Amino acid sequence: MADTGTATPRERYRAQIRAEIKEHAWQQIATTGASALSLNAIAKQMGMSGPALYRYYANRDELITELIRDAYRSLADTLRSTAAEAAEGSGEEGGAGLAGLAHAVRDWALRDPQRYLLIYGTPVPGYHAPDDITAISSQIMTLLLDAASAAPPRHPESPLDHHLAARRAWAGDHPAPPAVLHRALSFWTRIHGVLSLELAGHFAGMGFDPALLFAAELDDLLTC
Amino acid sequence: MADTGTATPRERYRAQIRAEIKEHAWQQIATTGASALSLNAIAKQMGMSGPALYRYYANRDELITELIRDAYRSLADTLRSTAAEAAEGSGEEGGAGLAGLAHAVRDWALRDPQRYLLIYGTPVPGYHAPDDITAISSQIMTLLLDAASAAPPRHPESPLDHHLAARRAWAGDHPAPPAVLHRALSFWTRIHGVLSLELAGHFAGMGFDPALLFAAELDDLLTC
DNA sequence: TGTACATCAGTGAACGCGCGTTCACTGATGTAC
DNA sequence: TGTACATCAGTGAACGCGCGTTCACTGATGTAC
Repeated sequence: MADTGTATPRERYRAQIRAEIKEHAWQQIATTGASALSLNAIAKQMGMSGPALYRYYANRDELITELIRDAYRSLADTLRSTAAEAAEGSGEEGGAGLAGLAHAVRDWALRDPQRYLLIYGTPVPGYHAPDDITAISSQIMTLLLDAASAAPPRHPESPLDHHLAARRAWAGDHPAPPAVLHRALSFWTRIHGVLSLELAGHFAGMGFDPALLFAAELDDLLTC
Repeated sequence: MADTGTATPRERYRAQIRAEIKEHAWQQIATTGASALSLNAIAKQMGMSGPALYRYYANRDELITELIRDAYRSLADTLRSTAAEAAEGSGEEGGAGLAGLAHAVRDWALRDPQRYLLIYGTPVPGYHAPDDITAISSQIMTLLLDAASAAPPRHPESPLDHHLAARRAWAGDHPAPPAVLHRALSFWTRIHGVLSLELAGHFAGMGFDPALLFAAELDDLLTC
């Protein structure tokens, strides 16, 4: 991934420290939340002085932006490889693709809840993501649309379908039929609904198994 | 609501200032997010010195807790009166109750997005709500269960239904049939899915009308 | 292989800031006789 | 109605803290001849 081939030792060192900083940042986010992320605290944890980090990130905002970028990229990569595996596997039957993506999203999110919440949770008011990040997030949308295309339509076309089709810029002008645009969007909102409540701890203490609820939602989504 | 009948002038004054503090707190949350809430900033905005607020709230945490409590209470009140109106209206047909609640939730949330996100968005790691708050949130669950009870079952009973019925403590031991427990839970997650993405701004710039997507989700939820 | 110079990682001191919170106080408001 | 006392809202000074960020610096690492 990183082209260590042409990199000088210094460049490799820099890349390593940058990675180490991000690791500690994630660790800190996991315990105190993203809004409390502190450069000084990270430095202390790494046994360095605070100002040292400014060799690696221009400021706090740049670090947070890179964390968000990494999160989107990681999710996009995960979904891409899941989709690729499903395509290679025995002839794709409709819906298997979406089911695979759904479980991939959940697994990815449970591995590090704060990472999911950083990109899909409550946003910091005033923060505006740079363009390249919205580009990655639309790659994710495209993966959903591809998988949704493989599944047969279950409903007659609705007014919303045409509303969506008439403004498909958000779908990167994906050539899917109107019902598929709707399907992908609905998939996204439903997965996010169960998953975000689980990650935010709203099911904690309720006694049932969130995995079963997730599976039921997914099943309903695919067969209905 | 507040029993101003027996209250002394001083008590009424105190109640008024407490309310004013909360108003400014909400205003501040709306612009900078809940985690950046600052007592000093509120005091300054009210033309008082910082320490003055300690006459009204023991500390920052107590204020935040009260904001959360108020948010839950307000939502519970809104849903309760919506349910009451629906019951008074022409003989309740199944599903009308849930549809009414869904729109009531959305209207309530759009009126002040940060208020919804404060209770259902990304939680502050480490914060644990006091018992009386979880009691209000389970009142909300009961309202959903009542409305879900009126709608006829659409699906054969699933394994999840029984899983939920076997541990219905989270439902306040509501005597609803298993399928209804599942229905209410699914209603909650689906409404939250569309709504939270809308409130978090994830649909912004996509060009379609979130209200239509919400309506379509609701329709699918009720008729399917 | 050795020397001279440039690059760059990291330090420590310092800046101004705003935070939550405490404390001793003033002055106004209410209460008791 | 008037006086004496208690209650309580709000102030200003002060505390320690951690934050982001800058700056001039040391010392190690790499580069050029």
